[in-house]
Amino acid sequence: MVSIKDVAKEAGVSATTVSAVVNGLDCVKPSTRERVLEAIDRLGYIPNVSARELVTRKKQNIGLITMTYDRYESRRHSKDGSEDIFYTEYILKIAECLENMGYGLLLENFYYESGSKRLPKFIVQKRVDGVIVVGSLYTKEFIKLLRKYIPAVVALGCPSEFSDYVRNDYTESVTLPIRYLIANGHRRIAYASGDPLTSAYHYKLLGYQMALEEAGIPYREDYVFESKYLATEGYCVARKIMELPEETRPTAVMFASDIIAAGAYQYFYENRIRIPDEISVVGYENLPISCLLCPPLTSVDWHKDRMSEEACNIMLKRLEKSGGEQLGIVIPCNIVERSSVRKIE
Amino acid sequence: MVSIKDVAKEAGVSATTVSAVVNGLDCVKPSTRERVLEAIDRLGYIPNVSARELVTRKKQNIGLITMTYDRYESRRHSKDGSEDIFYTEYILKIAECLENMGYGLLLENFYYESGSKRLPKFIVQKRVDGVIVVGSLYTKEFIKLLRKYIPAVVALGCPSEFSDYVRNDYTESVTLPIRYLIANGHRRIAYASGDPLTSAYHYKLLGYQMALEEAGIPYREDYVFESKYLATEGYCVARKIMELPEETRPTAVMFASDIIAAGAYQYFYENRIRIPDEISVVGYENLPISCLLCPPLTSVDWHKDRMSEEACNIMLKRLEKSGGEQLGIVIPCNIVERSSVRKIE
DNA sequence: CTGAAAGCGCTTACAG
DNA sequence: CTGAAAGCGCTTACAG
Repeated sequence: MVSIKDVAKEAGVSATTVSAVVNGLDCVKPSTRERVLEAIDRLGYIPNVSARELVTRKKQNIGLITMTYDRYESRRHSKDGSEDIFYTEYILKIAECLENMGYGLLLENFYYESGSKRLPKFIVQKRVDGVIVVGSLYTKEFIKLLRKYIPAVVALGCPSEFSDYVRNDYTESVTLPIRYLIANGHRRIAYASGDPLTSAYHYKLLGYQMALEEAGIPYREDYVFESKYLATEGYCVARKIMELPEETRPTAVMFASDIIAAGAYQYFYENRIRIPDEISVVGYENLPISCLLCPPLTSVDWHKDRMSEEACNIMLKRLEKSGGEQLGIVIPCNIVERSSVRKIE
Repeated sequence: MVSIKDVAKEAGVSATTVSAVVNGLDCVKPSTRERVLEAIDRLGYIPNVSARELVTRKKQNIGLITMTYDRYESRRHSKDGSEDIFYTEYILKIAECLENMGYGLLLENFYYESGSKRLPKFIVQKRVDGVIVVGSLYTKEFIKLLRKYIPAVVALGCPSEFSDYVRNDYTESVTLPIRYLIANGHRRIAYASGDPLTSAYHYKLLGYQMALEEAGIPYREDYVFESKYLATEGYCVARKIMELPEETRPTAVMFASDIIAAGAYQYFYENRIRIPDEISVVGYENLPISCLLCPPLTSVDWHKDRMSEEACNIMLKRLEKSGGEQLGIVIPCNIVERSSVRKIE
């Protein structure tokens, strides 16, 4: 193992000087800098990160916390395709951005029990300089708890009073597709609302209501269906909708996630109900599956790629300057039109 | 920041003793151990990992390398749902296992250029004790290169001469579903082979050929379709198959990945060709999407969960004992029957 | 522009 | 069973 001292000796300078050139300080005379660089190259010197971390107290690592519904049930959910699919779009992009910024990514799946003081291991052990929390399952108290231990936390995908955040406008993200359906002539529009335990639930429901109100369409409770973020629940919602009497049956449904919509597709398929001829459907999140469904599903795109990037940017800013005002950014959504909505004349 | 010295003082012992109890050495008298534990608790002492790493040279972190086709095109592919979906099933499971074993997970997406000496950053910087390489895009030379820098590498999902590995039997994984189709009365069976650049390609093709041979069905080259692991390519394969004259047209197709099959579903849907009535299809990998397709896709399950676990187990063993013989395990595949295959009487 | 020295917080022989 | 001491490989005032 070649150390800074070996390089110093080889270059005929002190460790202090080697350290200065390694860290790019500009107080080094070009000629000696050159000598040091050559010595580094000759010896194949690579700084020991642990030693550096020990003195600087920076880790050059960011933690990513993916939250899960339930510590033991997480796998069950993923079998249904929901969590895995949901997180993966963030994970790889964040890894990529962080790497470009010179940071590593530590991953931890975490189950938060309300009131518990338990924390992700990499935080307790101070292995990370900051942490990104992704998803919408976390609570205010959890974020608060986190911030007691680590100042740099950014919430990704959800509003967060107590930390920096990157999110979209949940309300608008539902108003948009409902308006779109209305513009396509639909007036009886059902809404599969997602999981009420999720912090986005109310914002999204509000978006549904607002869009209807704008258009002078009365809100009907029997058009709103609660459902977890599972395909199987979408299947049930579809059945309930089709069981409504034909004259009041919705002509379109908006699902609070593509994964729920996928379950509805199953029901429609089994019962030979053609989309969009007999019923129009709009999804949400623009998951990778949305373009694989038949017919391809029109969906609301969150721009998770961009959200991931912005989360990394904000993290970087926060790392440079802790304290100061809350940083946050709202990424606008938009509709990706595919083939699941019919225009009613 | 409370250090080991503070604890030592508080407990009236030396740092050596504190270190011993923290590390669970059994050379400490129970009564002093008790005193130390109390002091730790009172002070809220948490060992500094950097300091420990500096002296032990262990990081308690494992690196996960996800390989990508092309450094700049990775995102393009993921838009088609392939890479993201493929890796995510491993990632979260590995994170979970590693955590239970007391290790953290560092993630890096990596593009290997043949002949290049570039390595993932966390390896160069020695931030990890070992590394798991996932996917089937890596090459022998890459693994060899890796092992020069780090002894503990396990290849996950692919045969690997130069490292420990966890994989399935590629050949059998295709023989199995082809036999299944034959048992269901099919004799004209097409095969969408996946990407020839992939190291699994030949093994899988062999499996196809073997199953046919067993059944005395002649191998026909025009029933084999090369395709990248992309939905769009599956779409084309489906078209080509349906363009064959009806009397020699395959009654079933096996796709080398569910993602390719999903593209074929699109074509069949658009052309109102019912699965499995007019054509039977079998997928591969049992991706989360397979049960969301209409009709649900019969697929070959790799047991990625179990593979992930075994990869972590092997890593642990290797960390305990470097050198010695190669460790490897082959996980058997099985078919998950859903509704995409018709029985021909 | 450069270097000697102290110190970050641990672990590890070694002596007792 | 316990402790004093050295050392892991850096960075950081500070002095010159």
